[in-house]
Amino acid sequence: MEKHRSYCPVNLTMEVFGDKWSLVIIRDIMFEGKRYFRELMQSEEGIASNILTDRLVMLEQEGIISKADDPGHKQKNIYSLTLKGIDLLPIMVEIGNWSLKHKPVDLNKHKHAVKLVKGGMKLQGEVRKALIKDHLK
Amino acid sequence: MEKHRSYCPVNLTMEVFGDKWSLVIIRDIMFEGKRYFRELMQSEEGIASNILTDRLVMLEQEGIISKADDPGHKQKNIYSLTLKGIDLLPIMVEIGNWSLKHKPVDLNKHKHAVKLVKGGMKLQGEVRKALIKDHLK
DNA sequence: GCAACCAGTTGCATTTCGCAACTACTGCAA
DNA sequence: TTGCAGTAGTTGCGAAATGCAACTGGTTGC
Repeated sequence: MEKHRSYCPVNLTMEVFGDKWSLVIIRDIMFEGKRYFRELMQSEEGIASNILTDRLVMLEQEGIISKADDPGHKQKNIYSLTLKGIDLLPIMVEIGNWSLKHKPVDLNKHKHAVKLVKGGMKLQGEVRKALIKDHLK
Repeated sequence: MEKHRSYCPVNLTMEVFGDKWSLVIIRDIMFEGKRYFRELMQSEEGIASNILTDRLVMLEQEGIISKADDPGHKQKNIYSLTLKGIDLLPIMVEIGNWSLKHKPVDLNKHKHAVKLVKGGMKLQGEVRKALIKDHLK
């Protein structure tokens, strides 16, 4: 059996993110600072726990996030972005850009998205640095 | 019933493109110059005709593509990108960028993707101009 | 000890997806 | 005018994904 439908960049990306939840989870880890299962459960959109479990497993297998024990709480897991995950930042920014232009975004609720889109490469670089600091080892 | 799960830019975008095919179809229209149903059927990944129909209807309702009669053939439809669709170009480029770095892209088959990613803003601007010329009105 | 919290798991109904076959119409050539 | 290839889909149905609610087994704090 074949591993991929094709080896086109767009297709390979959609094989990973071609569902309604994966990128929303990445958003919460990347921009909302969420690092625990329970935090991710409280997404604005209301994800179900089994779907969240599935996606976290998939994203970890893809090497986009990593999972570690919380030293202060045996049962808690900390989810972090890998470099591969952090590298999704430019895609997120362009999605924000497109969405702000063409979709009915709630500007009051998502001021940080507006800021990031308007902030240009300089702000994006700063955000990237902060993510590397918080998520990589 | 609510129209959207939330009015976050990422979520609004995933409500449209959160499936395995929509962006692959856009890719074929945008980069492969495909404009007819039959051409789109021959995607490398092998889309089924009913899925293609569904997605084309959805993308048209979303205002991302438009559908027009072929003047030379009563039964043929020409699919074009709208400005909203053309504005997906930066997202495509960033997806290419990420994929080239982190996924097993077939570099020989997708040289034009490499070129577009390496070409920077200048080439992207040229491609955008060409798309506007070919697809709008 | 015990209630609240933690990360899931399970079962089941609903929805979506995907494949193969089929339809209805058009243009072309004999 | 008749057949045939080409056009954009539609239909039926089994498989997979999704969503909801309840449940599990362990941990932490009081």
